Amino acid sequence: MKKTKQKILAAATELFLDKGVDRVGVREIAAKAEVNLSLMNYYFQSKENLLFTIFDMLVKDGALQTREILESNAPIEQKINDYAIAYIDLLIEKPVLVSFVISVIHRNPEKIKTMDSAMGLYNSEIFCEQLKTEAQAGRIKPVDPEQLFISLISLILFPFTIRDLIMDKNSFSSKDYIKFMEERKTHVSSMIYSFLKI
Amino acid sequence: MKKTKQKILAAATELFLDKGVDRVGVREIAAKAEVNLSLMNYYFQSKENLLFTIFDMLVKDGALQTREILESNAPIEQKINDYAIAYIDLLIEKPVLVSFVISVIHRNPEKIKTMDSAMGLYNSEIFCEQLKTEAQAGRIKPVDPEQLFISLISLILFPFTIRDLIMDKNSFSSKDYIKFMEERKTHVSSMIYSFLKI
DNA sequence: GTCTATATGGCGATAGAC
DNA sequence: GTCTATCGCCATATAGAC
Repeated sequence: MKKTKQKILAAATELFLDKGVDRVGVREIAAKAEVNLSLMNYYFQSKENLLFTIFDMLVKDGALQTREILESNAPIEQKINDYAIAYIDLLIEKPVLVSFVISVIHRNPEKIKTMDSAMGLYNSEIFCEQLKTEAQAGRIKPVDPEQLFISLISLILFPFTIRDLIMDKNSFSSKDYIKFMEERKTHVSSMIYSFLKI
Repeated sequence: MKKTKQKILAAATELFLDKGVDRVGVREIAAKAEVNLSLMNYYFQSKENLLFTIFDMLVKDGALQTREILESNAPIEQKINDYAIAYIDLLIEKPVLVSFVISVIHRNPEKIKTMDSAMGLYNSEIFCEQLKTEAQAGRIKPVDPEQLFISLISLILFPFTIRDLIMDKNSFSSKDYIKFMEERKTHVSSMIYSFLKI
């Protein structure tokens, strides 16, 4: 059945995100998927290959949703605002996604160039062009576009990597944390925008 | 000899940072340290214990250097500037430190509260107090201090977690990357300060 | 403190019957 | 496509001689 493949993917995704790739065994994946161990290899050949399949799925999914915002032809202020909102909303659903992506990249640095899903995450060209154009037209302050793009994603993504730390330090419940990230949407876009304003 | 313990620590630290804790075996550590495998357990009882020893060392070291800047009584503008410079300089030396800390925290979320070295990293109280005082005195814009602190460390730390991505995307050599991070010092502090300025 | 030898179990992957 | 059985290897940790 086709269901088997899906069951393996679903189980492995949850375990990889939760415990980290190297702390999950193939037997554990098969058990959670309620599938015979051999079927894992029948469908995915190896654990490594299963990992990259899942990595691609997760990353393409997320990248698509945010990328088109940055590539639209909305005014820059609007764009930054929309981007922060969409990205933070996406990650409130799956906060561990950021740590997962970072860990896989750090785990296989030599494969990054060939993983176009990973490169698709870092999609600055059009946005950087727009920053230059707007600066030349005198509508925003001239800044290093690459630095600004990195700052934008840093402000959005990093707080998710230290979720546990933030919650413990401030005695946040899950709801408190979500509220904090909701408030972050305007914090991020107004910080970026106050920097660009003339 | 006391040297043995140090050799194990040095070898394990390098391997943990480079390959990730779960992709390094104890035999590999012993081999790199040129030490008999059993001595690892003689000195550190278990791999887990060795990990936490190293984590504590690395984190206390880094936290100390930056913490006192945030807790000095310099004016806020100066403080932010000094903090960005010191923190980025520290991490240019060991860029993988950030990913390492994130991965260990994510690996053992339940132990965070007891690891005061980890909590020492997140040291916002005095800085946040100062932000409130300055805002009341009308010298800076009133902002959510906790959000601002998170933004400050996000701008500094996140770029190190995606070092490989930044280098590949922009075809940076190691020197280019360092230059980029050097330029980042002023980028970060001027972004934060433009946000706080009245 | 340092060594050799080994216990004990988990890992990823595959062969081959059905 | 799905199963059982198993290979071969590596992991962490320890016992006990010196």
